[in-house]
Amino acid sequence: MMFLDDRKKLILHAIIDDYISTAEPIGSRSVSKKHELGLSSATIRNEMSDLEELGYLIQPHTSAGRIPSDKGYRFYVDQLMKACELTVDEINAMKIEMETKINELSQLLRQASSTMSRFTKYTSMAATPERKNSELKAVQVVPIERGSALVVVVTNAGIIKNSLVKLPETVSPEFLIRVSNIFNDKLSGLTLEQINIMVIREIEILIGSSQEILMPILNGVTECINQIDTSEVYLDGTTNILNYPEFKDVVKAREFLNMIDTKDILPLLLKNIKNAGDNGISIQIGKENEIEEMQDCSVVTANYNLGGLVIGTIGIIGPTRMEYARVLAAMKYIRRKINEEIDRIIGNSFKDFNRDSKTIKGGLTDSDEEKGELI
Amino acid sequence: MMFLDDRKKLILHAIIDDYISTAEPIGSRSVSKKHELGLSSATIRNEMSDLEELGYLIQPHTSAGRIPSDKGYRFYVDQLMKACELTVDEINAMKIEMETKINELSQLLRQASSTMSRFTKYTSMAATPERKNSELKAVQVVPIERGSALVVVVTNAGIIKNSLVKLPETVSPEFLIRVSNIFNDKLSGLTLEQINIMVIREIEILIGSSQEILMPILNGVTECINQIDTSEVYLDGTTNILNYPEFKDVVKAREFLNMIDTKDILPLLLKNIKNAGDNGISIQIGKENEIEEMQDCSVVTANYNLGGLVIGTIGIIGPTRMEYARVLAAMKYIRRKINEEIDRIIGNSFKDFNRDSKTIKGGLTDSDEEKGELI
DNA sequence: TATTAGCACTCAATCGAGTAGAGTGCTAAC
DNA sequence: GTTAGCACTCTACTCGATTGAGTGCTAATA
Repeated sequence: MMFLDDRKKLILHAIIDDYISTAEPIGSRSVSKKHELGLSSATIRNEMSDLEELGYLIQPHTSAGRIPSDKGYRFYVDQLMKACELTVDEINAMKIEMETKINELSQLLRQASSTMSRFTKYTSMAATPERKNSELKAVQVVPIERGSALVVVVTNAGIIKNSLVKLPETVSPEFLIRVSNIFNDKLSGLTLEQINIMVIREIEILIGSSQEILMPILNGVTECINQIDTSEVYLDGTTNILNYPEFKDVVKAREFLNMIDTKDILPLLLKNIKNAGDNGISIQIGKENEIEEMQDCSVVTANYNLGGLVIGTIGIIGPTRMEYARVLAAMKYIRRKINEEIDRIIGNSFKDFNRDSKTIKGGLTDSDEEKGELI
Repeated sequence: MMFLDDRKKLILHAIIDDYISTAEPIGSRSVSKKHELGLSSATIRNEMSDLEELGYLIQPHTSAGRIPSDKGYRFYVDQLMKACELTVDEINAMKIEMETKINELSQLLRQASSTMSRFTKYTSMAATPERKNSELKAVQVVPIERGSALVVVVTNAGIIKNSLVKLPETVSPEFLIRVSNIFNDKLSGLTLEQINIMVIREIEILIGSSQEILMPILNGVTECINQIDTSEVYLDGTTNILNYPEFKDVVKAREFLNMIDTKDILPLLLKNIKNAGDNGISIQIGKENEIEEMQDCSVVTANYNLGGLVIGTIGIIGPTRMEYARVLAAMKYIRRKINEEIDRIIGNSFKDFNRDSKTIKGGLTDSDEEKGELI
């Protein structure tokens, strides 16, 4: 018997809902009482016994109620749960948070992460993906004072980095501007790998072979790119998990926090995300996650892209007993908001700065788009 | 009897040392056993009773040993504890961490904070002070692409910020360079307050009254300065406290972490620091701290200045039962290292980039300086 | 007079038996 | 197929007894 009949679904649904809100094993009696199914506890008991046999429920010990298994949650997420509607107040709160002045991609991700964690009360993370193929959009050398200059690099993904370099004191600001233009001309449009000895030689000739100017600046550029390509990870709401009974034991809490704190694991996690659904959001429940330390948790992530390129990921981590519907609703909203903001910041494909940009965005594969009315 | 005789000091010292390492109330018998004082437990009992009456010790309940009071720790820190010598390995580890390429003040503070927390196993924080009097050292407007430019601001304290602004598409890069120079000339040397309507009018006239160029750039400058003046706070090792028995209760741990997480409290804390000692380091023990939520903790902080201006603070927070000697030793080293790096980064008072710069720094008031041999 | 040995007393922490209660599985009746 | 009833299981909680570390006091000692 592969499929569950309607009654089993109903009962499973009830149990998971209850367990998500109470964190206590659910017994047959409480199901028959709280949800008007017109069934006695004994009947439900039989059904629950079946559900356990089928792997959707687990009994912590013989004389306890039952709790959902990973498989149970998966079924719940895929088939049972009904979409959570955010209230107007909730949406407004998020909207305001998300629209505080943001003018760089990393700020945007950080803000999104923060909003998510505050809203869901779980731990959130955000990361710019580690990619060695950032393309330079602009390179500028800005004189600061005699003997030092600032190298500023902007990529096609809207990330801005700078690096202070020392130069010989003899270099004049005017000369620096010429140098800056040469660098900008020669490097913009290239990726880091494409900056090879040929390009450098070319610049060297144009500048006039003054090594002690060329090298510091080139180092500055390289450092900026390294900063960009080294995936930045933001965390927020790490301590939220202390509010959940699954972490009431300090040892468990410490394990979780330590794991989260070794930030190495997060890019890995975000990279590990399987095929996001058609709405760009992916859910991993318990052992579905390959990372062992995370197998007591669930992870919901969303990717953001610009022109087919994934330029960021945001995710939330919580106990497997997670309010999936709510998290999903929030994630969808935030994802949409982020896309909007990315357009605004980077403004690559100059859509007009209007509310109803969706009429223009026709080509997008975003399945949510049809829903319309974006607040 | 205001002063403690030598024997009382000895006993108090022993008790605090033991308590710092065990976190268990210390009994008379264990003192007489572990430390060869040639005294019976009964004698020690009498002395401990005296020390309690004098306020240096506290008895959690009648049939327990005693633990140090805030006053006890204070006496310990001021008079009893002997300076902790860091091992060569320890110093090397910190040295390597601190010398990873750093080229901006905020990076430096973050790195220092991280090193401190990893070394001491307590929670560390670092902050750039909130000051409305940052002085602009350079302002530059850098063209990025048609329709957008980057405003870069550098302050006298070596902080660099940038802000992306939108400009009319009609503005040419060449014109922007002219504009940039005008801004730089007119604004550098000023503090934010000094940028008044007069200065703006002056710039406006020089540019040629094109409002739609002036305003975005001015907004960009303002935003950069706001970013600078809004004290940035870095935290590190927050979860370290979970390793200490005083936080074995999740509720306590949560309280602490939540308090720490509302970052508003940290600048307040760092501002609250009383007169730092002659070595620039301050210790606040328990209730000595005015902030109520912190009165179960001790806080050790150090300030860094550049030319008399405090440009940063770094601190560590831990239980009152803190390894003061060790923390102090580490803090001294890091403080010295930071001063060194600040010189290197900002290079205002161009000391040569040499190891033995101390011979040049003669004028410094740093009382540690005499110790010499900086690794 | 300062120190120490001895002893009664205190109190948190630990242990264990007993109990309560939530929940199941099974059986028999409907 | 559903339900009522009942015996059984197992955790969590309670509560008294016990343990043991530590104190304070007193009397003996150097």
